[in-house]
Formats: sequence, C-alpha cells, structure tokens
Amino acid sequence: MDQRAPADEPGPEGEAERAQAHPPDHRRRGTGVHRPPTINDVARLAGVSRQTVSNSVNNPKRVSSQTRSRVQSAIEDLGYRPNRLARSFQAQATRLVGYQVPMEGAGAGWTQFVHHSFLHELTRAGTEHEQHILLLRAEDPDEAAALHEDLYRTRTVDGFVLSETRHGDPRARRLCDLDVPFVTFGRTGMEDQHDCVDVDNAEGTRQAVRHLADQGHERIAYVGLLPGEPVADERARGWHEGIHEAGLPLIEGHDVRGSHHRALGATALDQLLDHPDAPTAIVCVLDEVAAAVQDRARAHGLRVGEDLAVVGFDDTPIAAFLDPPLTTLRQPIRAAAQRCVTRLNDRIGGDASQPRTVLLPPQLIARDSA
Amino acid sequence: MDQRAPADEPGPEGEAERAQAHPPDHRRRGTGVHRPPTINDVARLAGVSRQTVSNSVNNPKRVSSQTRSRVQSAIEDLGYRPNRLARSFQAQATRLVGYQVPMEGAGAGWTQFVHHSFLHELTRAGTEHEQHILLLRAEDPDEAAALHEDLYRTRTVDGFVLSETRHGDPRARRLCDLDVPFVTFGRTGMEDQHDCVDVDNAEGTRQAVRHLADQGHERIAYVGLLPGEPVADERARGWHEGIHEAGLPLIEGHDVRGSHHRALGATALDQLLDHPDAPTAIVCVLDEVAAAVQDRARAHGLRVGEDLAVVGFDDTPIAAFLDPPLTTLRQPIRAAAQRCVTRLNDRIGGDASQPRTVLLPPQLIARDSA
DNA sequence: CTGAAAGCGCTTACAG
DNA sequence: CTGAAAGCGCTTACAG
Repeated sequence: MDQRAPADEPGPEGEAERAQAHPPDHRRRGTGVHRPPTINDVARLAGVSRQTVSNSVNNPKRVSSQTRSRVQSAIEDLGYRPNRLARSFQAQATRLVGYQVPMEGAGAGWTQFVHHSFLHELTRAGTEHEQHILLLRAEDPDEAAALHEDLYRTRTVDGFVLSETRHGDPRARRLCDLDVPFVTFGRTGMEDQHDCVDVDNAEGTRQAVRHLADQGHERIAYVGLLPGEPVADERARGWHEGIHEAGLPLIEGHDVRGSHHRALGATALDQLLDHPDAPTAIVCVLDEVAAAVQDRARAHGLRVGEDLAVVGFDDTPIAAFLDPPLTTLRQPIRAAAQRCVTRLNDRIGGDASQPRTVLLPPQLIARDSA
Repeated sequence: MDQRAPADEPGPEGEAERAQAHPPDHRRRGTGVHRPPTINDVARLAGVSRQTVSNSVNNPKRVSSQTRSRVQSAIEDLGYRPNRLARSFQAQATRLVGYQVPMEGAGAGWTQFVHHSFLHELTRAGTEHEQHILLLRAEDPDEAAALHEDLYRTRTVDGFVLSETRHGDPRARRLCDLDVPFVTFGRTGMEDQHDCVDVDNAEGTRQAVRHLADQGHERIAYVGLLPGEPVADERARGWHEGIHEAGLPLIEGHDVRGSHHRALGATALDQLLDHPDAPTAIVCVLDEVAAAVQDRARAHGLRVGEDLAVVGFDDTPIAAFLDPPLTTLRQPIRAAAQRCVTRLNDRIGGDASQPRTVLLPPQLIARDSA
C-alpha cells in the first residue's frame, strides 16, 4: 500500500540524466519500486512543459517538428507510456464496454459456439476502437440488471453490449430506464427503445432453399426445432418463404420438428424417407442436426451430396470436417460485433438519434453436401 | 466532449436542498447532462467535509455513528456512488485483470469447452474479489506478448492470468522479464519463475483406474491421443500408473493411441475387441472419444455399463446426456480459477515469495457407464 | 472524531 | 508555437 514511498527520495539535479541512464525497471514483481516515468519526467528530460508533451502526443500539429522530435526521443529514452488511469479519470470515460459472460451449458454445443465466437469478435472489434471488453457475470437476469446499473453508475464502463437476450430482457429494460448507452445482439421486443443488431435467420434458410432450387431440387424438406424460440422460428419461416419464392409446392409432411436432441436428425430422416414424396434435399436448423442426418443417410446407403443434399446452419467447427463437408450458413458474427461496437460508440459519443435495428444476412458456405 | 459545461452553472445557496429534490437523472442517453453526484455533493448535503464522507464509506469506525448515518442518508438521497475512475486513479490500481480471449476453433469442442468454462469461472472468482476481467486478443503469441506489456505499462490492468499456455510461452517470458504480476493456468516449462495453477491430469486417469479396479475390473485399457501434448501425455501416464498401483498386469496392446478425430473411438474399440485379452473397461482421454466408444460398443451389441465399462474425461456437456450417462472426470475449473485470482492478488499486493505451482485433482463423476 | 492540505497523471481551454 | 493554471473525484497522512 505504501508503494510510492521510495519514489519520494529527493532527486538530485542530474535526475533527467540518471533517468536516461536507468531505463524503467521494477525490482520485485508488482511492487513498483521505481515508479514508472510520467509526463513530467518526459517534459523535464525534453526541456519543455508537460502540456507540450501532451500536445506532441495528442495534437502533434500544434508542436514544431523540432520540439516534437525532442519530446519523442525523451519518450523513448524513458520508455514513457501515458497512464491510462489518469487519462480515463480526466476524460471521465474508461473506454471499457461491459459484457456479460455467456451462460454456461446453455444449449451445449450450438449456442456455446456462437456466443463464444461473438465474444471473440467483440474483443477484436473493441480493440480496433481502442476499447476493451470488461466481463461480468450474474446468477440471474435481475442480478445482471443490478450489476449493469452499478457498473455504469460507478463509471466502470462507458456502456454495454448485451447478448443472449430474451423477450422483455430485464437488463435492457433497466438500461433503458437509466438512459445508459447500450446495444443488443439479438431481439428483446423493445427494439423501439434501443439499438439492436441481429442475424437475419430467415434470410439464411431462404438462401439455402434458393441454393438447392438452383441445383434443380424440387422436393426440399426442413428439419427444425419445436416452435417457441425466435431463432428457430425465423429459420423455419425462411425455409417456408424460400419454397414459396422458388415457386415450389409446399409438401405436407416436409416440415419436421423436434426438440433439440441427438436423435432428432436420425428420426427426422427416417420419417422423411418414408414419405411418399421423399425429399431430395434437406435444410436443417443446425449443423448438429445436419450431421446426424448425414450419418443416418449413410446408414440408409445414401450418398450425401449425390443422392441427398443436406444443408446445415451456423458453420460450427464440425461442419468442414464432416464427410462430406457440410454446406451451411455462416452467421455474420464479426460484422455483428463490429456493428455493435460502432453503434455503441455513437451512443457513448452522445448521438441521440432514433434507435435502429440492423439485420445482417448469413453467408452460404457451399461445400460438398449440397 | 463538453459534457461538463452545463454543470458549471453557478449554484444557488439552496443547492443541497435542490439536489435532494432532483434525484440524479440523465436527459439524453449518455450525454450526462446532469453530472452525477460526487463526494462533494454528499459532503455538502450532510454538512460535513468530504474526507468525512470518504471515512464513513471506507473506515466507518473512524466516524461517529451519528455523523455516519447523516452521511449515509445523504448518499442515499443523492444516489451517490463513488467514482471508480477516481478511486483507481488515486490508488494507481485498476482492479482489472487482463486475460486473452480463448483462441477460436482450436480443438473444436473439447478445449473450447474447458476454456470457455475457465473464463466463466475466472469472471466469477474476480467478482468475489471486486475485480473484473478485461479481455484482449491477439493474432499470434508475439503480438499477445506485446499487448500484455502495453496493457501493463499503461496501467490498464494490475496483472494477468494466462491460459492456453504452451511450452516456453512468449507471453509468460515477457511478463517475467517485465516483472509483472501474473499466474498461468497450465504449464510453461518456466514454472520456477512464475506462479502456476494446473489440473492434475495424471491423478484423474489414476482415479479412473482405481474406480474400475475397485469394481473388479482386471483388464482396463486406455484410448488416448498420440504423444506430444502435455495434457494427453499426463492422462496416459496416470492410466499407466493406476494399472501399476492396482497391482494389475500391463497388457500389451491395451494402450491405444490415435490422433484426435471423430473415428478414433470406433477404430480403437474395434482393435481392443480383437485383442486376445479384450478389456472389460476402457479409460478414454476425452468424453468425445468415450462417446464414440459407447456408440461403437452398441453397434457391437455390447451393453455399456454392463458388458463394457467406459470412463471419459472432462465432464463436457454431452457426458450426462449419453446413453448410458458417462462416468467421467471433472476438471476443477472453478477451484483453478479461484486459485489463479487469489494468487495473483497476493502478487499484486507485493508478495515476493517463491513462485508456486499448484496441482488440483479432478473429481470422478460416477454415472452409469462405469 | 473531524477537517485542511496535498496529490495521484493527465488534458483542455486560455494567455502569451 | 509554447507554458501557467485549473481541474477531473477520490484517499491518505496529518493536525487539531
């Protein structure tokens, strides 16, 4: 706690020289025996005032190139790095974005992959804007909402990105009430009150159908999840619309739904192959389901990609390694994360325009399965 | 940028009263038109100096209970929350821990799960110590090392936790050189120079063998990964030692290795069942491999849990949902994360004791497969 | 038990 | 183009 004490030694006149001779070091880990150089140290060594150092760094054009290079070499000699704590303090902005760490176990596999990926891309997008992601976690949505409030009120973060949103999400509601800058990745049913970025899931399955229809398929079935979850419902809707747009007939019994379970793909395929108008192509709600369909198709003696076309969704890591490699839809996770960050920064910067919802189309990754 | 301007309005005498009448609000999102209350506002309203407010909050016993309650109600009336930016600045400590977001795709499934889980637990452990995790990402290890250095030198974080370590990890090397507080989750081959927390993988497979031997199994085989990766090697070693400790003979051909691939479990099982001394139990390096072994055993007409015992490793989300539910070893991820955080805090606090490596045993989760 | 002083490292008007 | 002043909100000795 008395970290600074030793730094208070009266410095002899030749201090600047000594500082130059002794590049920054720390004797024992974390104790900071030698306090790191400050803007004052740089100013002294360069023989200018500390404002000039600040200007050289933040407003180079205000400083003569001669002075600037003197300052520059002082900075290098001392190994000076501006203290972010001081900067943040004076700006009253942390350049930190709060983000709730994805829930565990939820949807093992699938959502796990998507949210992990989103977190990764969010970190990348943040870095591009000299921002960092600060992680928080909570036991339940109300605790989460309270935590968000506290983090904002203590000025620990400048704003939030929310994912794994639900309808009427308590976090979003609270942040709206508090007038805190935030953007959601996913719907909340309150999109008129906040910015939102989402993946156009319906467009994904629509694309899948188009892709298959272009190859001449006329009987394109769907294997999906029981209604209720927005993502699943949108994907089903997209398939339905795709069939329509392709001018194909909607065949009774070609829309198979089940709960998310290992067996779904296999039982669905059995059912579809029993159909009098058995499909020649199947659009699946998830890569995992598609993988199970492929396995089962093989057990039926069918060659996937030739006798039967299969399309997945999400481009999870397994997709490319299946046999045959799976044609699937990749969610625009990176773009989504970037949009979240840029929009959030607009809000943090004081932009008071109307809340917007941005829908990003998935990309069809054509491999050998369809 | 001129957020403060409106706050400079000359305040009339009755300001404390007005503050009470107007709880903190913000007109437009993020613009902070009404600056949030500071310690000075609280002091004024309570009729004390700001040091007394600070003491009431941080050193309650130094303040008379009467004053304390006056301060307390002023805090509540104003909705005051201490500004963390100011606190951090004055303490020159952020209470932020840097952590590199897990690599993507690496080892799809398995490592993904473990590292995601670790991140989750790290966030939890941090929260318990009023710390937060700050995420960073880098393209390669050298960029990562540079980023770590920068984050520390700019005082953006107080220290680091490193995971996904490799032998001679450049990040660890750099942080050692810089004398920065950090702890690794996983080995680096430089454990004499830094604190390290790791899972005792060998103890895990040893436990698995003991569990099986206790049930009377005498032919316990192993299905693992090709040598090279420390985690895999330790698990193989533990099996080997377990056989020894149980007083069982080491049977030639009972140690099957392959590269991490969907087919590994199936081909390994075929090979083991062909063995003249076919095993009655199989310890697998990963749950995924165990799942494949189970599937294949069923195809051979074997009842897993009765005809053949199978043990996995990691207790990934699939384990409990397999048929039968998989007996497996759960990594002590939460404990590991907690150890990392507490040890890191010791270092941040200036503890200069010898670096320690802590090995945490996995826990056997007995289900129906063995 | 309470308050006056100093300072953490930086930036932002503003005056020269 | 450069420098003197003020201030961001808090805490920590220290004096009363």
